[in-house]
Amino acid sequence: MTEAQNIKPTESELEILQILWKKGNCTVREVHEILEKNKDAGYTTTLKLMQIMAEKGLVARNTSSKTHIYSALINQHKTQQHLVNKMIDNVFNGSAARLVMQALGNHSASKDEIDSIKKYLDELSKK
Amino acid sequence: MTEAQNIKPTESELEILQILWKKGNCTVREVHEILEKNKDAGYTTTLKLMQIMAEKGLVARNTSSKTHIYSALINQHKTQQHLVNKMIDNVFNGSAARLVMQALGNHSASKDEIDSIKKYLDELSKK
DNA sequence: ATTTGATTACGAAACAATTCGTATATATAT
DNA sequence: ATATATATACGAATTGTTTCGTAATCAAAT
Repeated sequence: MTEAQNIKPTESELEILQILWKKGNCTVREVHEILEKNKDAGYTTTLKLMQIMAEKGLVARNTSSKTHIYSALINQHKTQQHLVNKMIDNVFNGSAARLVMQALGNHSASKDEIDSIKKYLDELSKK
Repeated sequence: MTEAQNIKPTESELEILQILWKKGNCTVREVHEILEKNKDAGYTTTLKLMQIMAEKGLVARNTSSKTHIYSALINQHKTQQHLVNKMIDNVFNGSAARLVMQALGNHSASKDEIDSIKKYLDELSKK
Protein backbone atom coordinates (compact mmCIF):
# COMPACT_ATOMS: atom_id res chain seq x y z
CA MET A 1 0.00 0.00 0.00
CA THR A 2 1.34 3.38 -0.97
CA GLU A 3 -0.79 5.76 1.05
CA ALA A 4 -1.58 5.39 4.70
CA GLN A 5 -5.17 6.64 4.24
CA ASN A 6 -5.49 7.60 7.86
CA ILE A 7 -9.03 8.89 7.38
CA LYS A 8 -9.52 11.14 10.30
CA PRO A 9 -10.70 14.43 8.89
CA THR A 10 -11.52 17.04 11.46
CA GLU A 11 -14.88 18.71 11.55
CA SER A 12 -13.77 21.66 9.46
CA GLU A 13 -12.10 19.37 7.01
CA LEU A 14 -15.27 17.38 6.66
CA GLU A 15 -17.21 20.50 5.80
CA ILE A 16 -14.78 21.18 3.01
CA LEU A 17 -14.76 17.59 1.81
CA GLN A 18 -18.56 17.69 1.59
CA ILE A 19 -18.29 20.50 -0.86
CA LEU A 20 -15.53 18.92 -2.88
CA TRP A 21 -17.35 15.62 -3.09
CA LYS A 22 -20.39 17.36 -4.40
CA LYS A 23 -18.74 19.75 -6.81
CA GLY A 24 -15.66 17.91 -7.90
CA ASN A 25 -13.16 20.66 -8.60
CA CYS A 26 -13.14 23.90 -6.66
CA THR A 27 -11.10 26.96 -6.00
CA VAL A 28 -10.60 28.15 -2.47
CA ARG A 29 -12.95 31.01 -3.15
CA GLU A 30 -15.75 28.75 -4.30
CA VAL A 31 -15.42 26.62 -1.21
CA HIS A 32 -15.16 29.65 0.98
CA GLU A 33 -18.30 31.24 -0.39
CA ILE A 34 -20.30 28.13 0.35
CA LEU A 35 -18.86 27.81 3.83
CA GLU A 36 -19.63 31.41 4.60
CA LYS A 37 -23.34 30.75 4.41
CA ASN A 38 -23.26 28.64 7.54
CA LYS A 39 -20.27 29.86 9.42
CA ASP A 40 -18.21 32.96 9.64
CA ALA A 41 -14.50 32.79 9.17
CA GLY A 42 -12.12 34.75 6.98
CA TYR A 43 -10.96 33.75 3.55
CA THR A 44 -7.42 33.02 4.65
CA THR A 45 -8.76 30.60 7.23
CA THR A 46 -10.36 28.51 4.53
CA LEU A 47 -7.24 28.80 2.45
CA LYS A 48 -5.05 27.60 5.29
CA LEU A 49 -7.32 24.68 6.01
CA MET A 50 -7.23 23.55 2.42
CA GLN A 51 -3.49 23.91 2.27
CA ILE A 52 -3.15 21.72 5.32
CA MET A 53 -5.53 19.20 3.82
CA ALA A 54 -3.33 19.07 0.76
CA GLU A 55 -0.29 18.40 2.94
CA LYS A 56 -2.15 15.62 4.71
CA GLY A 57 -3.16 14.07 1.43
CA LEU A 58 -6.87 14.58 1.92
CA VAL A 59 -7.15 16.68 -1.22
CA ALA A 60 -5.23 17.14 -4.42
CA ARG A 61 -4.40 20.52 -5.81
CA ASN A 62 -3.56 21.60 -9.24
CA THR A 63 -1.18 24.55 -9.13
CA SER A 64 -0.65 24.95 -12.84
CA SER A 65 -2.47 28.26 -12.93
CA LYS A 66 -2.28 31.03 -10.41
CA THR A 67 -5.59 30.11 -8.88
CA HIS A 68 -5.21 26.61 -7.54
CA ILE A 69 -7.84 23.97 -8.11
CA TYR A 70 -8.64 21.51 -5.35
CA SER A 71 -10.36 18.15 -5.42
CA ALA A 72 -11.02 15.44 -2.85
CA LEU A 73 -8.50 12.64 -2.69
CA ILE A 74 -10.16 10.41 -0.17
CA ASN A 75 -13.19 8.41 -1.10
CA GLN A 76 -16.57 9.61 0.10
CA HIS A 77 -18.08 6.21 0.81
CA LYS A 78 -15.01 4.86 2.50
CA THR A 79 -14.88 7.89 4.70
CA GLN A 80 -18.54 7.63 5.55
CA GLN A 81 -18.13 3.96 6.30
CA HIS A 82 -15.22 4.63 8.54
CA LEU A 83 -16.98 7.35 10.49
CA VAL A 84 -20.17 5.36 10.88
CA ASN A 85 -18.32 2.33 12.14
CA LYS A 86 -16.48 4.46 14.59
CA MET A 87 -19.70 5.94 15.85
CA ILE A 88 -21.29 2.52 16.22
CA ASP A 89 -18.42 1.38 18.39
CA ASN A 90 -17.92 4.61 20.16
CA VAL A 91 -21.42 5.74 20.86
CA PHE A 92 -23.69 2.74 20.40
CA ASN A 93 -21.68 0.00 22.05
CA GLY A 94 -21.23 -1.82 18.80
CA SER A 95 -24.89 -2.13 17.86
CA ALA A 96 -25.61 -0.97 14.34
CA ALA A 97 -29.30 -1.59 14.92
CA ARG A 98 -29.42 0.86 17.78
CA LEU A 99 -27.79 3.52 15.68
CA VAL A 100 -30.23 2.92 12.87
CA MET A 101 -33.25 3.26 15.10
CA GLN A 102 -31.90 6.35 16.72
CA ALA A 103 -31.22 7.82 13.31
CA LEU A 104 -34.70 7.07 12.03
CA GLY A 105 -36.56 7.90 15.17
CA ASN A 106 -36.04 11.56 15.54
CA HIS A 107 -34.68 12.71 12.29
CA SER A 108 -38.06 12.11 10.75
CA ALA A 109 -37.28 10.11 7.67
CA SER A 110 -39.84 10.56 4.93
CA LYS A 111 -42.13 7.75 3.85
CA ASP A 112 -40.12 7.32 0.70
CA GLU A 113 -36.95 7.03 2.66
CA ILE A 114 -38.46 4.43 4.92
CA ASP A 115 -39.66 2.42 1.96
CA SER A 116 -36.29 2.47 0.31
CA ILE A 117 -34.68 1.30 3.51
CA LYS A 118 -37.14 -1.56 3.74
CA LYS A 119 -36.32 -2.60 0.23
CA TYR A 120 -32.67 -2.49 1.12
CA LEU A 121 -33.24 -4.65 4.16
CA ASP A 122 -35.06 -7.22 2.07
CA GLU A 123 -32.05 -7.43 -0.21
CA LEU A 124 -29.82 -7.93 2.79
CA SER A 125 -32.03 -10.68 4.19
CA LYS A 126 -31.75 -12.74 1.06
CA LYS A 127 -28.05 -13.27 1.50
CA MET B 1 -33.68 26.44 31.31
CA THR B 2 -31.03 26.19 33.98
CA GLU B 3 -28.31 24.26 32.25
CA ALA B 4 -26.98 24.95 28.81
CA GLN B 5 -26.53 21.24 27.99
CA ASN B 6 -23.99 21.93 25.33
CA ILE B 7 -23.55 18.24 24.55
CA LYS B 8 -20.24 18.13 22.84
CA PRO B 9 -18.24 15.50 24.64
CA THR B 10 -14.82 14.86 23.21
CA GLU B 11 -13.76 11.41 22.17
CA SER B 12 -12.11 10.62 25.47
CA GLU B 13 -15.08 11.94 27.34
CA LEU B 14 -17.35 9.72 25.33
CA GLU B 15 -15.33 6.68 26.28
CA ILE B 16 -15.82 7.54 29.90
CA LEU B 17 -19.50 8.31 29.49
CA GLN B 18 -20.00 4.89 27.87
CA ILE B 19 -18.75 3.29 31.02
CA LEU B 20 -20.75 5.47 33.34
CA TRP B 21 -23.93 4.91 31.36
CA LYS B 22 -23.46 1.21 31.62
CA LYS B 23 -22.38 0.98 35.22
CA GLY B 24 -24.13 3.87 36.85
CA ASN B 25 -21.79 4.86 39.68
CA CYS B 26 -18.05 4.51 39.39
CA THR B 27 -14.84 5.50 41.02
CA VAL B 28 -12.01 6.83 38.93
CA ARG B 29 -10.17 3.59 39.45
CA GLU B 30 -13.03 1.49 38.13
CA VAL B 31 -13.30 3.61 35.04
CA HIS B 32 -9.59 3.61 34.57
CA GLU B 33 -9.28 -0.14 34.76
CA ILE B 34 -11.84 -0.57 32.03
CA LEU B 35 -10.23 2.06 29.85
CA GLU B 36 -6.83 0.48 30.25
CA LYS B 37 -7.97 -2.59 28.36
CA ASN B 38 -8.22 -0.66 25.11
CA LYS B 39 -5.86 2.20 25.54
CA ASP B 40 -2.86 3.05 27.54
CA ALA B 41 -2.78 6.15 29.64
CA GLY B 42 -1.87 6.78 33.24
CA TYR B 43 -4.27 6.86 36.13
CA THR B 44 -3.94 10.58 36.68
CA THR B 45 -4.92 11.15 33.09
CA THR B 46 -8.23 9.46 33.65
CA LEU B 47 -8.64 11.34 36.90
CA LYS B 48 -8.01 14.66 35.26
CA LEU B 49 -10.43 13.94 32.46
CA MET B 50 -13.16 13.07 34.91
CA GLN B 51 -12.47 16.17 36.97
CA ILE B 52 -12.81 18.31 33.89
CA MET B 53 -16.00 16.53 32.96
CA ALA B 54 -17.35 17.37 36.39
CA GLU B 55 -16.49 21.03 35.86
CA LYS B 56 -18.22 21.00 32.52
CA GLY B 57 -21.30 19.44 34.01
CA LEU B 58 -21.07 16.21 32.04
CA VAL B 59 -20.85 14.13 35.19
CA ALA B 60 -21.79 14.47 38.82
CA ARG B 61 -19.46 13.56 41.60
CA ASN B 62 -20.12 12.68 45.15
CA THR B 63 -17.24 13.79 47.35
CA SER B 64 -18.65 12.74 50.67
CA SER B 65 -16.06 10.05 51.13
CA LYS B 66 -12.42 10.22 50.30
CA THR B 67 -12.86 8.19 47.14
CA HIS B 68 -15.17 10.16 44.93
CA ILE B 69 -18.07 8.57 43.11
CA TYR B 70 -18.91 9.71 39.61
CA SER B 71 -22.04 9.31 37.53
CA ALA B 72 -23.19 10.58 34.16
CA LEU B 73 -25.20 13.76 34.17
CA ILE B 74 -26.09 13.97 30.52
CA ASN B 75 -28.62 11.65 29.05
CA GLN B 76 -27.41 8.78 26.93
CA HIS B 77 -30.19 8.86 24.36
CA LYS B 78 -30.15 12.60 23.99
CA THR B 79 -26.43 12.50 23.46
CA GLN B 80 -26.70 9.71 20.93
CA GLN B 81 -29.46 11.54 19.15
CA HIS B 82 -27.42 14.68 19.03
CA LEU B 83 -24.36 12.95 17.66
CA VAL B 84 -26.29 11.01 15.07
CA ASN B 85 -28.06 14.09 13.83
CA LYS B 86 -24.78 15.86 13.58
CA MET B 87 -23.34 13.04 11.57
CA ILE B 88 -26.31 12.96 9.26
CA ASP B 89 -25.88 16.63 8.50
CA ASN B 90 -22.16 16.63 8.54
CA VAL B 91 -21.30 13.46 6.70
CA PHE B 92 -24.42 12.35 4.85
CA ASN B 93 -25.74 15.62 3.50
CA GLY B 94 -28.83 15.43 5.64
CA SER B 95 -30.01 12.03 4.49
CA ALA B 96 -30.79 9.69 7.36
CA ALA B 97 -31.51 6.92 4.89
CA ARG B 98 -28.04 7.06 3.47
CA LEU B 99 -26.53 6.79 6.90
CA VAL B 100 -28.71 3.84 7.72
CA MET B 101 -27.76 1.94 4.61
CA GLN B 102 -24.12 2.67 5.13
CA ALA B 103 -24.40 1.47 8.70
CA LEU B 104 -26.12 -1.75 7.77
CA GLY B 105 -24.13 -2.48 4.68
CA ASN B 106 -20.72 -3.10 6.01
CA HIS B 107 -21.12 -3.54 9.70
CA SER B 108 -22.81 -6.86 9.04
CA ALA B 109 -25.96 -6.66 11.09
CA SER B 110 -27.24 -10.04 12.16
CA LYS B 111 -30.50 -11.48 10.87
CA ASP B 112 -32.14 -10.74 14.20
CA GLU B 113 -31.01 -7.17 14.06
CA ILE B 114 -32.36 -6.76 10.57
CA ASP B 115 -35.69 -8.20 11.60
CA SER B 116 -36.03 -5.92 14.55
CA ILE B 117 -35.26 -2.95 12.38
CA LYS B 118 -37.94 -4.03 9.92
CA LYS B 119 -40.43 -4.25 12.71
CA TYR B 120 -39.42 -0.81 13.83
CA LEU B 121 -39.87 0.58 10.35
CA ASP B 122 -43.37 -0.88 10.16
CA GLU B 123 -44.25 0.94 13.35
CA LEU B 124 -42.93 4.14 11.87
CA SER B 125 -44.88 3.69 8.65
CA LYS B 126 -48.19 3.50 10.48
CA LYS B 127 -47.94 7.06 11.67
C1' DA C 1 3.71 6.93 65.82
C1' DT C 2 5.40 5.58 61.38
C1' DT C 3 5.30 3.60 57.08
C1' DT C 4 2.87 2.23 53.09
C1' DG C 5 -0.52 2.63 49.63
C1' DA C 6 -4.14 4.85 47.37
C1' DT C 7 -6.51 9.08 46.47
C1' DT C 8 -7.30 13.88 44.90
C1' DA C 9 -5.35 18.55 43.52
C1' DC C 10 -2.78 21.22 40.67
C1' DG C 11 0.12 22.98 37.19
C1' DA C 12 2.23 22.61 33.11
C1' DA C 13 3.89 20.39 28.93
C1' DA C 14 2.77 18.43 24.49
C1' DC C 15 -0.11 18.30 20.85
C1' DA C 16 -3.65 19.50 17.59
C1' DA C 17 -7.20 22.53 15.41
C1' DT C 18 -8.67 26.93 14.17
C1' DT C 19 -8.13 31.61 13.13
C1' DC C 20 -6.17 35.60 11.15
C1' DG C 21 -2.71 39.34 10.00
C1' DT C 22 0.71 40.53 6.92
C1' DA C 23 3.82 39.85 3.10
C1' DT C 24 4.45 38.62 -1.49
C1' DA C 25 3.28 37.40 -6.20
C1' DT C 26 0.46 37.85 -10.25
C1' DA C 27 -3.04 39.19 -13.48
C1' DT C 28 -5.98 42.92 -15.18
C1' DA C 29 -7.41 47.43 -16.22
C1' DT C 30 -6.14 52.18 -16.71
C1' DA D 1 4.27 51.72 -16.03
C1' DT D 2 1.08 51.97 -12.28
C1' DA D 3 -2.74 51.01 -9.52
C1' DT D 4 -6.04 47.71 -8.12
C1' DA D 5 -7.82 43.42 -7.00
C1' DT D 6 -7.18 38.73 -5.96
C1' DA D 7 -4.27 34.80 -5.00
C1' DT D 8 -1.00 32.16 -2.22
C1' DA D 9 2.57 31.73 1.57
C1' DC D 10 3.83 31.95 6.06
C1' DG D 11 4.08 32.63 10.83
C1' DA D 12 1.98 33.18 14.94
C1' DA D 13 -1.78 33.70 18.36
C1' DT D 14 -5.60 31.39 20.37
C1' DT D 15 -8.15 27.78 21.94
C1' DG D 16 -9.10 23.11 23.22
C1' DT D 17 -7.63 18.27 24.41
C1' DT D 18 -4.76 14.97 26.32
C1' DT D 19 -1.07 13.62 29.07
C1' DC D 20 1.59 13.22 33.16
C1' DG D 21 4.71 14.53 37.10
C1' DT D 22 4.65 15.99 41.71
C1' DA D 23 2.63 17.41 45.99
C1' DA D 24 -0.71 17.06 49.51
C1' DT D 25 -4.13 14.33 52.01
C1' DC D 26 -5.97 10.49 54.16
C1' DA D 27 -6.71 5.61 55.69
C1' DA D 28 -4.96 1.31 56.91
C1' DA D 29 -1.37 -1.75 58.43
C1' DT D 30 2.67 -2.38 61.14
